[in-house]
Amino acid sequence: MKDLYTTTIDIYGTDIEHSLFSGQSFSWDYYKGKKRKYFGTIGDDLFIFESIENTQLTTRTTRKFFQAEDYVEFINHYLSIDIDNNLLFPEGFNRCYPDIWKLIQPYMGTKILRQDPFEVLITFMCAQGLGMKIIRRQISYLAKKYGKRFTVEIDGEPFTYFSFPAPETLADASPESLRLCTNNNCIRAKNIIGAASSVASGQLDLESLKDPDMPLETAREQLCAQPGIGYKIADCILLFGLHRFSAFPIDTHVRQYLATWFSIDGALQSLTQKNYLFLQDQISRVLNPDFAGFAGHILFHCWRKEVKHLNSY
DNA sequence: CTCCAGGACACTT
DNA sequence: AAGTGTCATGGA
Repeated sequence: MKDLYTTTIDIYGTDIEHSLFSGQSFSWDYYKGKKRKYFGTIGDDLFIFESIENTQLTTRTTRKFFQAEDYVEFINHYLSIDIDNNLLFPEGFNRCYPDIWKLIQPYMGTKILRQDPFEVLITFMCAQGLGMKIIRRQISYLAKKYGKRFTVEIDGEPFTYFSFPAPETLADASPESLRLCTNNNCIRAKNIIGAASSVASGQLDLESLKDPDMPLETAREQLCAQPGIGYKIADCILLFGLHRFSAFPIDTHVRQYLATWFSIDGALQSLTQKNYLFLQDQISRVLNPDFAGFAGHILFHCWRKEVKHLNSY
């Protein structure tokens, strides 16, 4: 049994009490309300976010940090604490859209996680045309079947978790076997194997796509070269896995708020590639282009919860 | 039995 | 190049 490294991190300056973490869609409010802890894997390590008192986040992890400062730096980066949420929306947004501004206030502390690129790549390939519940189930199955199994002791009780599978592992999987994890969809299974093979072979170098000097469009084209990845999924990978906070994914929900909140003409028309790029251009005139995707995610969660009354978890 | 769920793609104009 | 129909699958 491994021991858990426990520490408390100062997260002063971040409204983390009202945070919604996405990709893995974590809401501290949700867990706090049910008196549950947030369990998340990062690589082979388990992280537990236990409590928040004032500005102190108490976490436990299986990862061994040689110095406490390293731990703080790691968590801060993962939670994108360095991003000042007050700068996400452009100056004057509150005056142009007072109603929206008021509605999104409880969501202004939302942080986008800097997650592992490969994990995000596969996760969003599973998201095509399915509901959140099934999406999350797929990821859970993938980890259980192809990830590494770990058991640690938490408060005297054994706790088992699975890491997200490595590219090589998924690349070697058979479609017939993998489809059991992809909602029985064989095409999706093949696409995932193909993407994993590209990453494993080095043909698709995810790390290189993080480079801010590489134009966003160039990075997107490289992702879209993979069968099963279109503009929307590529933008999600860029935003959540490659830390490109300017990437603005447009799905059915985003289209709805683009039309309703921002009166963008064409948002309700069919989402062709041309229209997709048009809508991105339109919203970039409203939001801060450098953080369009980050801000968009706040709008996204607010729309789903406050307007559509959907549960994201 | 329909319709939907955080799209992608092949196939016509 | 741009628009339109098809695909795939479990769950509500």
